[in-house]
Amino acid sequence: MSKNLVIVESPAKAKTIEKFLGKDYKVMSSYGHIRDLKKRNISIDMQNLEPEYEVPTEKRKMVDDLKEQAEKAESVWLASDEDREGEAISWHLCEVLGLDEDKTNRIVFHEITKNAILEAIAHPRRLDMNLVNAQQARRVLDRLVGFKLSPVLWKKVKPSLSAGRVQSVAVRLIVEREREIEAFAHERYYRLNAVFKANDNGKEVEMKAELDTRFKMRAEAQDFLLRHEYADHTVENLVKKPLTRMPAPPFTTSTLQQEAARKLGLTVSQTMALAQRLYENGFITYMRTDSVNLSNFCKSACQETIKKLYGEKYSSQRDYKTHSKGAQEAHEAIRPTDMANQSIVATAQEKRLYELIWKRTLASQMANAEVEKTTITIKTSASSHLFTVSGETVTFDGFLKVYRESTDDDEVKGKDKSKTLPNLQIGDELLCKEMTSTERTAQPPARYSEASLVHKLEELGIGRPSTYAPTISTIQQRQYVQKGEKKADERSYIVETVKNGKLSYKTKHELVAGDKGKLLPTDVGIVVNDYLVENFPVILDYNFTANVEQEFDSIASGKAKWTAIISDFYKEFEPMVDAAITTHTVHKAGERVLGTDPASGKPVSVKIGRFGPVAQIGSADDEEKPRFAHIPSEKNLSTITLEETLDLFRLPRIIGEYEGQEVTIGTGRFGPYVLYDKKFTSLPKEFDPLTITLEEAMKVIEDKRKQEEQKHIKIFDGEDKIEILNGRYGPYIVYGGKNYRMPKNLHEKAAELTYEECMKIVNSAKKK
DNA sequence: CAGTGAGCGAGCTTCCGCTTGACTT
Repeated sequence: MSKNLVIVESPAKAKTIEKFLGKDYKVMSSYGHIRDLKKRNISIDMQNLEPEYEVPTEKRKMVDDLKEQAEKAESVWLASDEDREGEAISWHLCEVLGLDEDKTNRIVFHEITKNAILEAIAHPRRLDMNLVNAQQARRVLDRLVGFKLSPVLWKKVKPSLSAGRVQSVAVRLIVEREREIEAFAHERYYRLNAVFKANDNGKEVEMKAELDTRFKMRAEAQDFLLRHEYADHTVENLVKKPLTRMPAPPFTTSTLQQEAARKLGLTVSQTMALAQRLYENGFITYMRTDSVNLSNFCKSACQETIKKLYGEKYSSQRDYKTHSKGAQEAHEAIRPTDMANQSIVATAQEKRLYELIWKRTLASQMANAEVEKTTITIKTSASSHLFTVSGETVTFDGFLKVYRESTDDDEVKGKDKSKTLPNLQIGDELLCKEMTSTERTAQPPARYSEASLVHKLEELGIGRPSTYAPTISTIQQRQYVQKGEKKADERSYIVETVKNGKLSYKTKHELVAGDKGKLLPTDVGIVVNDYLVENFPVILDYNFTANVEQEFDSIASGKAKWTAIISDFYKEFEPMVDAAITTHTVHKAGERVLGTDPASGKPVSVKIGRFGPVAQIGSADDEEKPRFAHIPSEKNLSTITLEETLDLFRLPRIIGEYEGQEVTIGTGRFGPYVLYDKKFTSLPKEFDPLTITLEEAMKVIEDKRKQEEQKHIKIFDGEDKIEILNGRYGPYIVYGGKNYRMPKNLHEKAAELTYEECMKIVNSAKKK
């Protein structure tokens, strides 16, 4: 039996540490928090500010195991992370396992190396109750905000909605960005470029320069072109400036999510799932971290690798400091556990993510890149305007040999960056080959992607590495925001050219503002946000988290009592909730009356209904029931017109008869459908339910019939009925109401399978 | 899984931050 029990948060960490400590130590894991506020109800006694904690059922067995081992051990070492949450985990462990707080050892380390662990064991301390209380304040505040605001939404907007300190601000960012884009003035301007011929060491080369001024009017630009083509153009100035580029710091959770999105096209949660696998297999350090710090062990491994691969002069050991608000730095940065592994044996995606981490880590310890930037200024005899052209040449690549950080608008910028300019002298005469004016439109700010939203939240100090991915999922699950399908608009623009004294123009086309995969607010999201911002401005303030974090800090440093902070907050918060609940507005949040229905003379209105945005003719207190129609997601609750709304009531409609049966067109939960012979078929996107003809509808039905016929490959009827069906992913087996995957190599021969062969597949799947 | 939405009223929903499994055609 082991004399010592060490408890850490993560099982993967426990395994590693046990190796370092030898047989006198048993290392177990708490799997994060072991106790939380009771799931239902607020579970905070507001009189005495007493939280009601419980061990959730799914953790009982694990906690019992811990308790058993703790009772057997001579001493227990609490080694949860060194931050607010970690300290609280240790305290809950004391409480639940019945440990004496004054005698139990609390140890911390920031890197998982033998030295760091032994050092920690040599310097145990006691629990820091101030830090624990700061966590209790955080937990209680979040529960109060979440469990008081959500029910207000159930009443005023729609059941099952949610609000919280983090998610509601995330939604606000997206709603406000969309408004900025709507309100953006797409101002036109004209950009002027000239193509000059120059003599580069006896060779004639061309060089494109841009004018230092942009014109608002096309006529101004035309006038400029005509007056300047034949002017004298001379190199006025030529400046060479050395620039230094520095590598980006090692990955944190947030920067990993952003780079993996830009470079590998992964969603935030895909990145985290892959990183988790890499961590569990021992390839990388912990993936939920806000620290940019690397252990000395890693830094010297980097030096060794860099010297071996690229030579001494590429190496430059450095330390990074975090700039993000509220960082707690309980772990290292995300890095490979062994820099000698340039690549690993794993799935293709895991490999790509690993290599990204390896490169970023290595680059962070490499020399700066040296760049020479040349700017040439060209004057003209026809006016005082100047043309400029600049180019960059890399004189020493340094870390760029390994890694270059990408930016959100990489496709747009960056193509001209590394161009080399001709060798010119001040005073050189240049000949103008042609001059163009290109029509441009000012670009609105970009919509948020998952990753850029994480970046913004981190900047505001809202949310933690462990919650970025879940928060992004929550606001999509609640249908406050949606991944956009806004197609790129095609826009035409004019390029006007003067050549040999003659003006000519071409109309060109480009695709703009294609926002596939970007986050767009839904009607529900907009209504909920506007309601919360109006009624709970304090909570929705972008600085709310930063402000309360300061209070938590004062609790952690012993300068304030957590119960006093929370009761002060509640004194301000409770009246806001009461006011919102008791204000009896006749309308629900976001409701709009659009006008009168000409047919019935009744009012037409739109609102968020129980199942989403809905249009209504008539009111609830009429004798007759009001009529309802679902508003499709392409229409906005805030902008839909009376005419568009009345159109929604033209469904369902009977469009004719086919083989003696009625054909009905309607729209339901899953969009427009055609109903025939008691069967529903979804209408493909190209059809408008209001204009579809009987012939078109019948073709849709016939297509569905054909598909149905192909669906059944084989049926073994009888007591143990087995079906082989054709699905989206190829053939599969249905048996006893369950689906079973068919091995790929059998797909071709699916129709020839025997009953016994099918049972074999079913049984082998069951064993697993 | 598809014509949902009155009113009546019971009973349900919900937060953030720490951790992984158990699920999958």
